[in-house]
Amino acid sequence: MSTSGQPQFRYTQTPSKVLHLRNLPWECTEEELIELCKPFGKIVNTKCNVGANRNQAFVEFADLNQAIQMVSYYASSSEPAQVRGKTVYIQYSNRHEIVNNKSPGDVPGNVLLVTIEGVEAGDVSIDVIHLVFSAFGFVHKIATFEKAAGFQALIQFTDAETASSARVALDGRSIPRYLLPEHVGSCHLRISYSAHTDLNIKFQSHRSRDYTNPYLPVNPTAIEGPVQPVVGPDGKKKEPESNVLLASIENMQYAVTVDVLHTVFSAFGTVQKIAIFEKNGGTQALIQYPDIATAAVAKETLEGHCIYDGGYCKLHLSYSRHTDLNVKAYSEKSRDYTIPDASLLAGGQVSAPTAWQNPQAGPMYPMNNYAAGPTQVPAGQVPAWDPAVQAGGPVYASAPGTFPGQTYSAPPVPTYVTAAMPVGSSPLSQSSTISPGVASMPMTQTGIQPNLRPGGAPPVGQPPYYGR
DNA sequence: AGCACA
Repeated sequence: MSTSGQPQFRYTQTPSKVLHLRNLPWECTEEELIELCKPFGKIVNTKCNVGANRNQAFVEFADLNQAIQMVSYYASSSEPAQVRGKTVYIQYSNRHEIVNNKSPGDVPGNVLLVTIEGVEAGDVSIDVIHLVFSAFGFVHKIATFEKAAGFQALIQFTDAETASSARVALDGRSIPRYLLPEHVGSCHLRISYSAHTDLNIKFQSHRSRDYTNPYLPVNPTAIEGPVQPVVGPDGKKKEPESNVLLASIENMQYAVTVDVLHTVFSAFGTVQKIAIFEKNGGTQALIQYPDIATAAVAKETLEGHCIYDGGYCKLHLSYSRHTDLNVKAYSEKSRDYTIPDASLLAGGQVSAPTAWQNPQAGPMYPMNNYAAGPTQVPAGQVPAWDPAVQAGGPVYASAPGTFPGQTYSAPPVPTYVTAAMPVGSSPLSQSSTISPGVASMPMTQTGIQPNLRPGGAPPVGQPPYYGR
């Protein structure tokens, strides 16, 4: 029902020091907004790129009279308010202050987040980006990456002022055609501020540059430039080999933790880093080895095999484009085993040591996810084919407080695997289930009560019900 | 061209 007899445009009736602007170009920046409004008074807050079309904005003056001045001026002016040639319509807002201004990308900083629309990563070289943005000041660092939003670049300037000048000048503009491959159509730049202040560039490569450090090593796998598909002898495209494997985990009925993956992939050599993440509704993991050879063996051996019996947690492996993962040293979803343990233990930030360091340690996993086993190592946490765990004895042979392969020069294969698996034998060749060194583990027979068990300890070899 | 955010 009609709530009042007011006309439809009642918003225009009540002056407010907040003005509502519409029909703005979607590229309109805060700076342009301020340019338009500041002749009328002091602006204390703005909010731009509002609405589904990002073509509305709010401006808050310090004083109500200043807002009235602006509205009155344009009400009687023969020249309408304009931004980038578009007529801007100005009214009093129905609110009297701007709240929650500034999405993170609007908070000025010295690092810009640039989204290059309508292109693929290979279309715009980092040199072109550098060229374009260097026009505004010294570009310290550039990192490029592909996300759901498209091809993006982080560009680090000396200060927020320089970054801002680049943003004002380039946001919504296009990279000149002559700098782009012919097949590229439009390529608009969408620019916001990054929350970063100093990018962590590890290598000079086709994806990232540090112009402040010419001696930074060149990433050997990245030097070749934009992903050139390697063509195998059969003429088919082959993904370039890498020391980092990308594992997609299919049919993941059970928890696959960092520890589980570490155990599985350590059978082939030192695992340096692990990261687990969700992608396209599935679970994937990146596993980093020191070298390609180790990764290759792991990939060949594990491909298509299952972590757990019964076809659960089937692994599909490919080479990642990464060569060095940047992961949190110790988190639910990632682990960096190359961090010296001293920092881990001394730091006090880490809630618990890993299981193999101290099997007697208290609960270290979210116990709501796991049925506690008879030992302090939760059943299912370490895949049950690990004979040492089954035996209930000391689980790992690593020296206390050291990480395998890190502080001592033992063979790259963890002891428990070496002992169980004859060198040269392929651990998984006999079975579709990963069970190195145990030809036929007494695992649950396929198809028997895999997981839907209310209560009770899981059968040996069976991970606990996930999601209880 | 018509009022944000969470």
